[in-house]
Amino acid sequence: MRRLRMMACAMAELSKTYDPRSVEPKWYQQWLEHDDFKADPHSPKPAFSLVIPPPNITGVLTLGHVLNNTIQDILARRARMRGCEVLWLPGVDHAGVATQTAVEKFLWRTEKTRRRDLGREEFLRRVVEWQDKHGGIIIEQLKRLGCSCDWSRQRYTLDEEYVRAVEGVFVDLYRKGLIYRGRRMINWDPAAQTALSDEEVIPRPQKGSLYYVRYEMVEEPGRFLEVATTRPETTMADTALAVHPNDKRYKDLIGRQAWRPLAREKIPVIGDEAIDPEFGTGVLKVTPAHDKVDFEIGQRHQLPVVDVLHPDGRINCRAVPELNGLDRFAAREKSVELLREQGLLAKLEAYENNVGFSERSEVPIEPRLSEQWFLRYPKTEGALAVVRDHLIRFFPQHWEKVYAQWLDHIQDWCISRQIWWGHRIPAWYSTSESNKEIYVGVEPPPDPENWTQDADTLDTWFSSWLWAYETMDEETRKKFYPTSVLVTAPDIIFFWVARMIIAGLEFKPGQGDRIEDNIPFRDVYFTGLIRDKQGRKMSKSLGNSPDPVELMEKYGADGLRFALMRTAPSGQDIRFDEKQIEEGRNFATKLWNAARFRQMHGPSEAEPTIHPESLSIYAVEVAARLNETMAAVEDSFSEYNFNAVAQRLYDFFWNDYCDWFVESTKTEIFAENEARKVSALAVMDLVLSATLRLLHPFMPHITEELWMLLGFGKESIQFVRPPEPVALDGAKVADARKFASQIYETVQAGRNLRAEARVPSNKKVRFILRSSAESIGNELPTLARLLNAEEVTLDPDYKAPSGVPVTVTPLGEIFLPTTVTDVSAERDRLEKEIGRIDGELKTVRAKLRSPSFVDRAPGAVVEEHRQREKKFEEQLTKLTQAFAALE
RNA sequence: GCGCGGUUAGCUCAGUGGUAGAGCACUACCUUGACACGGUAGGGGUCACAGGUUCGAACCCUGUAUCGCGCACCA
Repeated sequence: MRRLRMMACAMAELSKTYDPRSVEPKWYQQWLEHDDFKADPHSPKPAFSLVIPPPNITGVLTLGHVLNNTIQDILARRARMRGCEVLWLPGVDHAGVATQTAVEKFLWRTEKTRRRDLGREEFLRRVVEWQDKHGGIIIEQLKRLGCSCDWSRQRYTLDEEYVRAVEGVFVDLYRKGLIYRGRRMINWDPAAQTALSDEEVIPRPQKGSLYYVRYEMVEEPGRFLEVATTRPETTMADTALAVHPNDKRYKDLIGRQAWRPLAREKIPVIGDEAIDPEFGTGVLKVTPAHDKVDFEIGQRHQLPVVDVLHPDGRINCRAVPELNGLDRFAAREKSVELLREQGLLAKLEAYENNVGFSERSEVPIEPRLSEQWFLRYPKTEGALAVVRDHLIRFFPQHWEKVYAQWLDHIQDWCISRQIWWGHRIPAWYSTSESNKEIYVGVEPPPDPENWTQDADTLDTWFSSWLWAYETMDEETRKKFYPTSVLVTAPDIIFFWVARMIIAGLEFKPGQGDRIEDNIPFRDVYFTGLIRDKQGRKMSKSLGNSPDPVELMEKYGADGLRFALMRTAPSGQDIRFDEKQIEEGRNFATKLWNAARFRQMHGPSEAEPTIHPESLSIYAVEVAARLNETMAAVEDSFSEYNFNAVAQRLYDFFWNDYCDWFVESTKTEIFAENEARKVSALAVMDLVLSATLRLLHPFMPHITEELWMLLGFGKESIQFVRPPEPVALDGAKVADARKFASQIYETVQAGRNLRAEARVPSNKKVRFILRSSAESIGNELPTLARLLNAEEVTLDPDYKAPSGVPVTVTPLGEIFLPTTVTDVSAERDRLEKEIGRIDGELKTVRAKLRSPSFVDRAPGAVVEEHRQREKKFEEQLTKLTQAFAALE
């Protein structure tokens, strides 16, 4: 379907300043009303699809989101322009722990109630209430940014069908024997009071102490074994001391007993290979309940497991009333005190070690023995292979290694969470004591009164890993799965990217059985992380994260988008600086004003007619550069080098078009010759039309506005084909371009001369160009304009009086005779210039004199050097003559 | 300990074998018929360091330093 627009304001005059705050929402509204972002699964066009990394439902937009979603929007809009049927599928994530914690905090703050006071049902009702109030904010913010998602397909990880799919996958994997329930050491978050996966634990170096505790030997009172520990508060849970079996110092003690100093009891001394004799005293206190390694040692030696911690991290040990009920960190202090009083603390030294912190609640996790559900990952080999063999391509490629490393060391995934907000585990336990059976199914058991459902929910990522296809119905999937590209930050490469690949391979949601039909995406683009000016991560607690909505109000969504893309993502981390956003806004203004200038000279042609043979040299130059720009942009896009694309467009438009083409073409615009004026305006239309289209993916609003205002089409720019290269008259292009660049170089030389001679910019002066090139005649008015000269006179036989400032240009020497400067100053200036050229010449000649260079360097390179040598020689001759004339 | 990435102008960063770049900041001049969110000109860099390969290295190789990240260890 063609999308026709009213030419509402094609002729309206452009206001003096661009106001993104009114323009941007206006167009977004229109796009929505026209269903421009809607994906049609029946379209005959080729498909291009991506799924949004679903933000947390209660989250607010961060700069990270802006970066990530701008890239996705650029890809989506570019694909639409290139004639693809585009599906950008949006949605939000219920974010189990994050959301539940937020609501719990809110309830505590406002009502001083805890979730357990409310009960499961009531608490969940409150979460939904909260979600309805705060959810969707981020969606509105994404719309403000201009994201072209198909909002009619917005999904939620707690949508009814999605929930069934998640449960279905659980049941399926359970039946395959890949999901199992077991009592194992897991990472326990005492603040959130739930188990976590290994990926949710972040090691952080912590300054603490290493305590040397003395354990008295039972059989030899007075003999002590010293043990170095960082956790004296778990002493009561020690069930053995361990040494390396070959450690000569302690070998004889293996099999004997020692007194546990807190909750005094006899514990055995055992030998185990896991002990490093070099560490501390070479003796380890084995606390199977509170350490992963200790647990394994305990297993090997059938040691009892004594748990002395409550789930919230307080000590649970009636045998030591001084510690019982204390928080683990308070208990550490207290236990040290107790040991010291008994003379059992030998010494204490400062020590730094890595402690695992909960990613969410930012408290140290506790290794804890617990009954949980686990997944043994399927298809890990396949997941490695599809990336290794580039069925899935990573950009930047080096992430392949990180990905492979994780898959190589993959551990079973603890998928159950002791929180209420999320997908409830579809497992039921018999109420009768004798029946140990577990019922697992999407439907509750047929006789529900005899069963109780597992109280836990699933890790949020256990639902996210299906996101690439469970968000699509059968029809949509047929057209749009596998998706074209995934855009995400590298910090969730394990959490999400790897697991999605595994899910795709395991559940085969694609149309065929082949691997390439079932991978979730073809390309993965990893963005950089946005940091603050000091290089720190953006975080709420540091308060260093600027509000993107404020930035959009200040600089426009387009300005923010363009600026971020121009400086940001080569896959490197990004230091955020508001100055850069200002530049984006400035570029939008430049674009606006350039369009305004064009519009002042009459209506634009939607399809400007270009006659290559009648183009001015400036037009040929700008058209040729436009062609080069388009080719470069194409290249950069294929490598996802967004910053290169943005920078290239910026340079082309600002320098090549505005600074050079428009300025030099003003001669024709303001001249009487109608034909030449029309030709010049047509070239402007050509460049503006092309530039708007090239920029549209980056700056959708302003380009749409200008597209309509200039009247380039009745159709929204979103669906207009990208510009084609300008057809130029091949034979003449090289000559025209050479001449144009000679003119430009002459202009720069003249301007420099003027500045050196300290002539104010606004003072009209006369230049004399000594040149025998006749073709210059026609270009003298343009030269004069660009030099802000009253006149530039061509005089092949000009004899300059002594002291007239002069410089050499590719077209001859240019003089500034109206300003006779001090002869000695002029001499200094020329000397400096001669010195510079002489230096250049020496460098080039040295190279050309080296036989190895001339013989072995490519011919074109050598030729280039010869040209330069010639050029410098000529310049030097002329400068020397000018210098001599001074005497 | 293993792996990955960075180190280029005062700042933020481009630049994968052939004359070191951009924007900002700085200096000077300028409100010149689109734009001061602008124009023109200018100053400023032993491309972290040391070796090597090459006619030629910011770029390729080896090593060192340093910053950041991931994994492992973490009594």
